[in-house]
Amino acid sequence: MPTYNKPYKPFVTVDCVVFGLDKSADLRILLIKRAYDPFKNSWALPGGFIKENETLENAARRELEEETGVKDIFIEQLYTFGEIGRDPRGQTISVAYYSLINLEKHPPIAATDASDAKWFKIEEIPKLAFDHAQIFEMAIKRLNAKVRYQPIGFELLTDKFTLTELQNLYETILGQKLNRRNFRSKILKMGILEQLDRQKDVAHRPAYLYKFNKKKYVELTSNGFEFAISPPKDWSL
Amino acid sequence: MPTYNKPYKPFVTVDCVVFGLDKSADLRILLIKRAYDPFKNSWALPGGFIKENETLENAARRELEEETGVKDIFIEQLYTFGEIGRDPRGQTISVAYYSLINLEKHPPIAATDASDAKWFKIEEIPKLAFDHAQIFEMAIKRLNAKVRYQPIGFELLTDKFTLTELQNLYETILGQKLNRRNFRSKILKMGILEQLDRQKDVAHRPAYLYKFNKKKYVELTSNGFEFAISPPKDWSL
DNA sequence: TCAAAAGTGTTTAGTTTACACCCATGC
DNA sequence: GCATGGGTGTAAACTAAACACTTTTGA
Repeated sequence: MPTYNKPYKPFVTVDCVVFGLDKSADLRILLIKRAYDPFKNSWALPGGFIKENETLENAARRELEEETGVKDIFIEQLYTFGEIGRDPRGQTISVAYYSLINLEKHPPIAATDASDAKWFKIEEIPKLAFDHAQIFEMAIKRLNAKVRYQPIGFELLTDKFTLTELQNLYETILGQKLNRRNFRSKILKMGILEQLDRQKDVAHRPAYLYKFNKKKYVELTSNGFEFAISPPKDWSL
Repeated sequence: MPTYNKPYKPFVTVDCVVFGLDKSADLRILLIKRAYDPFKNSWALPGGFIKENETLENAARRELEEETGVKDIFIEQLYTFGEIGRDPRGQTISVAYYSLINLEKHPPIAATDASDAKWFKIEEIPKLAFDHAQIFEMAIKRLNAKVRYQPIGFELLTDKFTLTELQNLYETILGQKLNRRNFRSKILKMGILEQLDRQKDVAHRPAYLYKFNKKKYVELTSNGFEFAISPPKDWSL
């Protein structure tokens, strides 16, 4: 006799850890204030129950848009959480996604499900609902590891950026100062950046703007090139 | 009004991709022959529905033991699959785990749920039930990436092993021949192996046996050491 | 004595690191 | 003209790569 005749079903939710970078190169995360119990008025990751005939990724994108207005972004699965007791409503599996967006391009607006949505500096995150603090921890660890081996950092910047902006981004995510000359020569030698015109109207020597050449990156990668920004010992100060 | 009043619930299953290494350093994977519909008599990854008040990892361990007799092993979450239509019984989320075990120590025995369990060479995998082929693809990719940066390969070997066995393991997983002298000096220089006595009763010069010194590894890691077996260009032949 | 695998050292090439001064612009 | 961030080259230290012969054992 099949043991799966009437299988038990838990709840299934998705949660999104959305990272953004503000003008002063601070890393931020998008949180919503819960409108309903449980954890009413607590801050939480955007997310919610999946619907019938909805894929996990679609559910993540839908919840994110419903709760924060953010859409059309890079997202990637992070991990699935299923500890007993993590949700007071009953056994709940949560599939977490993380996402990197350019904060300027996506000002969040509080929408129907949530009473409020806000970008928090990662050093100033309030107490979170459910086990969302744990999910966040995992996301930041993953971001840190991933940024070294894949050029996902570019998602956080505007289309055109200066090398200093790029360096600030890496310093923020890696939590570590990098040497300017070494950073520049390393990243330029890769040949995945395209130089554009210079900055305008700045009160100092204008920097060249660059854009990420994705096509070139894909091409190089298929020829064995491996992206790596890894301060092996310390590129310190 | 809460939108999560009566949330929809999909099925939730776990599936396990279990890798093992046989005497001749072939990489193998543990499959079961399904005893019931759907996909009755097809080969599939060991797995099944989670139970009430069971964590995901516990479900994976339980199903694996029930179906194959394999237990007490290293397992790690791989990815969660939720495409629509991946299971004919209805919408089903599957949380996949992968696992590395020493094949000698764990001869699989077919247990209650499955009619049969068998180790397949990874080049000779039959057509699999559900989307298990896709799950397997993901697992092998992950294994390949992971083995370069974490010393998980040791899970596949017996407690004592020769450097040649270790090298064969890496060559198998990386799908690439490595230079013997460079491999040896690199791995020994790390200082995470402990030299033991020599092999006995072999018809050639007996090799030293080594064991992995996990304590030392943890200690070194916390001091910034990073394990890496990465043939940067080619350590070929 | 033969077959089979173990073991080893050095040179070369490439990469990473560390480091300090001049440049272009707006105010 | 001064404050601000942009831009650059090189030498030294390290790491990776390539390479071939001798050793030990059982049969």
